[in-house]
Amino acid sequence: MRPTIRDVAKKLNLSITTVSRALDGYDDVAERTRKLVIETAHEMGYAPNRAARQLRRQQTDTIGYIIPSNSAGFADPFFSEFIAGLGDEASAHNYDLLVTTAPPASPDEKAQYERWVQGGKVDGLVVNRVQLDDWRLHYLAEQGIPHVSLERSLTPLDFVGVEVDSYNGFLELMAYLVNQGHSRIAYIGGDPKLKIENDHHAGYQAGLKAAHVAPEPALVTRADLTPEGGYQAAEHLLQLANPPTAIVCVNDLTAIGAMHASHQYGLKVGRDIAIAGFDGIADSAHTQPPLTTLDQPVYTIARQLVTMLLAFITDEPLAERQVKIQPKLLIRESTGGTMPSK
Amino acid sequence: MRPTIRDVAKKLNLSITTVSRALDGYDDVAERTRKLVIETAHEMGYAPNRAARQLRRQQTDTIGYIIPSNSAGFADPFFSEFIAGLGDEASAHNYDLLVTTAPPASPDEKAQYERWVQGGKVDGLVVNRVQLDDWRLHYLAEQGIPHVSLERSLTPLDFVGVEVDSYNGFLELMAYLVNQGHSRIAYIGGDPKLKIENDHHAGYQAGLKAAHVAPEPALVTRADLTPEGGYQAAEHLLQLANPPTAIVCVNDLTAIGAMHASHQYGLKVGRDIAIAGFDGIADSAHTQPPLTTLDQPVYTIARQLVTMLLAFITDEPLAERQVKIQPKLLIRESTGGTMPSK
DNA sequence: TTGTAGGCGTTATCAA
DNA sequence: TTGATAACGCCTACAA
Repeated sequence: MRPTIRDVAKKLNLSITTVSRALDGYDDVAERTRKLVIETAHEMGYAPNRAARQLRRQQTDTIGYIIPSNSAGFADPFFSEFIAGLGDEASAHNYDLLVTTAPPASPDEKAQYERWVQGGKVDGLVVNRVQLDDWRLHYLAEQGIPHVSLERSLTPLDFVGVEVDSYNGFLELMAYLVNQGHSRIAYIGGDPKLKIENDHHAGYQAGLKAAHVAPEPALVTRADLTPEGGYQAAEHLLQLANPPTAIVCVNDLTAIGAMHASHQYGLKVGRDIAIAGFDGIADSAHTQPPLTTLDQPVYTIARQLVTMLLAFITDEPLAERQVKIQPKLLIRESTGGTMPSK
Repeated sequence: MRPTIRDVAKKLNLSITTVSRALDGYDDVAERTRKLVIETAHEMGYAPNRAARQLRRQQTDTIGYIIPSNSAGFADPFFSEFIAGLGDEASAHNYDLLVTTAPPASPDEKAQYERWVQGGKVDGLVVNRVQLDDWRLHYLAEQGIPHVSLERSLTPLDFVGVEVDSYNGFLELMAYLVNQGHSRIAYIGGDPKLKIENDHHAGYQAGLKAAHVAPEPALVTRADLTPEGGYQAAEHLLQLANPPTAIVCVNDLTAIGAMHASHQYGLKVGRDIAIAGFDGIADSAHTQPPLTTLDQPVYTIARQLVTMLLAFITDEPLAERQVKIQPKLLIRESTGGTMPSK
């Protein structure tokens, strides 16, 4: 059995109060006593029981994140980087990170959120892959539980979090492609309910408009944010009577699949066809050819989100309730880019 | 304020005992009463306070996993798949998954483990990226806290978990390469303290031996399991006076970097040089050319681990304390493979 | 500077 | 079938 504060107190012939205060760094404890307490506690391998502390203080020192996983074997490097960022920043503040997975907008997802929120398992939550009208944001606001999100929903809730300006990112990407001489530019998007899909798509459309290119519905298609999805969508595009000369993709994984399909069709990516993605995952620098992409600093964003969430939780003033980040266009060879690929 | 069990009891003019038992499904509660209780509780949005329950029951219904992250912006798809598996299986059993990150064998890692273990924050832990002599396994065994691991350490502790037979996997891979006519086969490994590095390296060596090829120290090099590391290590190999005709890599990310380097050196992967990896990450099917790899079912392994851990925690009999899994050799074009790439 | 005691919300024992 | 009550381990007013 692990020692309790009572055991430590007994051993030192002190009251549990003194032990508790000594360990928590209160200043009304004799320095000599404190030293002794800390040393003994460590010796005995004592650490305060988290459940008891939580119950007493009515807070968990834990934040939660539910991964929106659509499939079983899903594996997007975006998430490992995101989680690493959340975990690092949380533990820097002595907070823990609770994680689970649930398919977006499923009953299971709802049950998970309720379990944590109503059971008081977490002090706050991080949300991403926001949908245009996202029940989670409504629910969390309604429950009055602190939360931050990456991307906002359309509904005018009080939004606290980080936004990536992917609209302007895509605009920039499109301008670059047009400048490279492309006019038949296709788009492989994701689930139309997703906020990012909307932003990316809108940026794509705006890019066409800015270049006075008439949008062509046949060049707009959808996939599921995976390489497989990208592969199939690209296959479809390449089979068109009048195929595109460039494809922009909603994310890097999709682009990787699209590159693969292009190779299968005998096209040399970067010469016969231009392909670009979004995310800036580590792999994108090492694909063949290296992938032009809009890089977003996922790790930094995750840390930023936690910082904001913790300020929220502890009621500290928040410098900015909404942070907007510009993605960075990394031009590489997949669009015939002339800049160094590294 | 969230309602407590007391609020529910008061509303129904019942004792908290009855409410508690009704909700927990005890059979000594009148059916009519139970219905009423469940309904009312749901209506009021009541859910048992987790901290209180944990304190009382002396268990947390939570398992922990500390990601061995070596660098800040690390992002290995292995981990998102692994975490998804852990999370899915855990939540299928109504358990939660606590996650954080810490650099392997760092003081910080130690602090994290202690915080959870001694603070009673988790009922058990999942460990991976095991080192040959891993302090974590010693510590957890010593503390008597349930844990399972992917890969075992050399020290003869009572091991419960999953092992991937990567030794034989590499043996098979080597035989295949030799059969393809290769004799100058290089190896890009990882940290020599890692168990997987040892297994993979041993399999490589054994493969050479089986083919009666004298090992050449210059063809063995190390990296850090990232594409960047693989890139540099491969560069080094390709600059040798007598470069290899094939490179086997400790994992897929390394192989992706090695492919990139080969391209940069004007080599066509799959024709001028063969490259193979290990892991079977989703991307590997979509690299250019698609990557030959030893596929391990990460998601399934993760679920399996949780199943074992929970049996351990609840003291249920464990069918097998040690599960051995064979990786599957996926032959693709990066080794000039003749099998279909999909 | 230190000690006493109450209660956080549950579950579990025992009695009714 | 239901109810009163005692912990679980900790923190914190308040008293000494």
